Amino acid sequence: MDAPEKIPLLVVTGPTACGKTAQAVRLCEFLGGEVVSADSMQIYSGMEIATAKPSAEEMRGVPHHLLGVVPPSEPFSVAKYKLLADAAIAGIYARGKLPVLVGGTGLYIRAVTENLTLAENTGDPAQRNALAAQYDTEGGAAILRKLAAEDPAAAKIHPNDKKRVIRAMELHSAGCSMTSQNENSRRAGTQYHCRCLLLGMDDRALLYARIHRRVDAMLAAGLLEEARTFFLHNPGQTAAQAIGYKELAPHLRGECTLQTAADRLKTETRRYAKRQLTWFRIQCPHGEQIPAQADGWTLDEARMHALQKWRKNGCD
RNA sequence: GCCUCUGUAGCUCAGUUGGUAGAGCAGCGGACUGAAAAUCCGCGUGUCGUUGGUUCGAUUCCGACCGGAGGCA
Repeated sequence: MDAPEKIPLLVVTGPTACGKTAQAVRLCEFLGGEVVSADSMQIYSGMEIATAKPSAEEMRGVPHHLLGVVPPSEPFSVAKYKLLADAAIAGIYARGKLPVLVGGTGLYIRAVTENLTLAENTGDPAQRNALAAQYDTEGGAAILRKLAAEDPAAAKIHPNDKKRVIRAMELHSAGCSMTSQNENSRRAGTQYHCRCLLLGMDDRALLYARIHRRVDAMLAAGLLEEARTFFLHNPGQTAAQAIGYKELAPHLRGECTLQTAADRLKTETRRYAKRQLTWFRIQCPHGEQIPAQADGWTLDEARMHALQKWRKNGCD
């Protein structure tokens, strides 16, 4: 009996502004691939400038999946992403193309590469609000103490981490524990044969310089106007968490200068990149780090050909 | 030119009645299983402007000098 065939999956990831898009498009052109976006904000429609969504010109005819497929007004989650990504990857593979997972949202990438099973939805916004109120009155420490005996995974949550405490409460009230959820999610085993490329890991000064340049470019491209329009139509949605909108909001309300807001935006983008670096460094120990060139992270010819060989040999 | 204020962490500033100093922000490190561009945890990184003096000991007191701000001319 042959083992079930594993689907090859090339992953291209790294912190924001490291040049993932350009390298992924090059790879797809060279290897016959299609891009599956792994980005929690590019998944939303609109928001082109703020999320640095690749333009038609940047895509150079390479098909891209999961860009702008959800309206910003709609709640979204890793679980939904995982289903969409699996479907997109399966379709690409069926067409004889190489699926290339590209993006900076570590949790989304993990859900796919580790094939986490996140099946049934538990919890709705109203319930979440009620649990948040309970958190505020009882305090995280007291709540966690009650959960701890039956749920070692929940016991490890920090009491101040409101979001995760609420999530543990949500699971508990659904008759499930965070511990069993974690265990059940891993039972399937991965159906992918992954190879992971990491960009932007080795030169923080260069990364930060690229971030600053990109923020300036976004502002020049009309980010402020995009933010104004966004808030007009999407008050208080998840998508409003996007870096680029929430930092500009104080200026749009007349509370600070554009300069101050722009500096804040650069700072927040740097901090985001730093969190991503921590995640990838710890979570992707087997990733191939692409070394920095003078102006960015470009795959050299030798690596391109090595990847081509890998693809031709059945990705082993 | 004279007078006053001022100089402490990358930035904005506290403080030490003389025993080599601490907040916020930035920065750095970490966590992460259904909001993840989110959420949370940890860590001061310093010639206390320079140089003399007083003192057991000076970032602190005194003088000079240098830099900054204001006032009078």
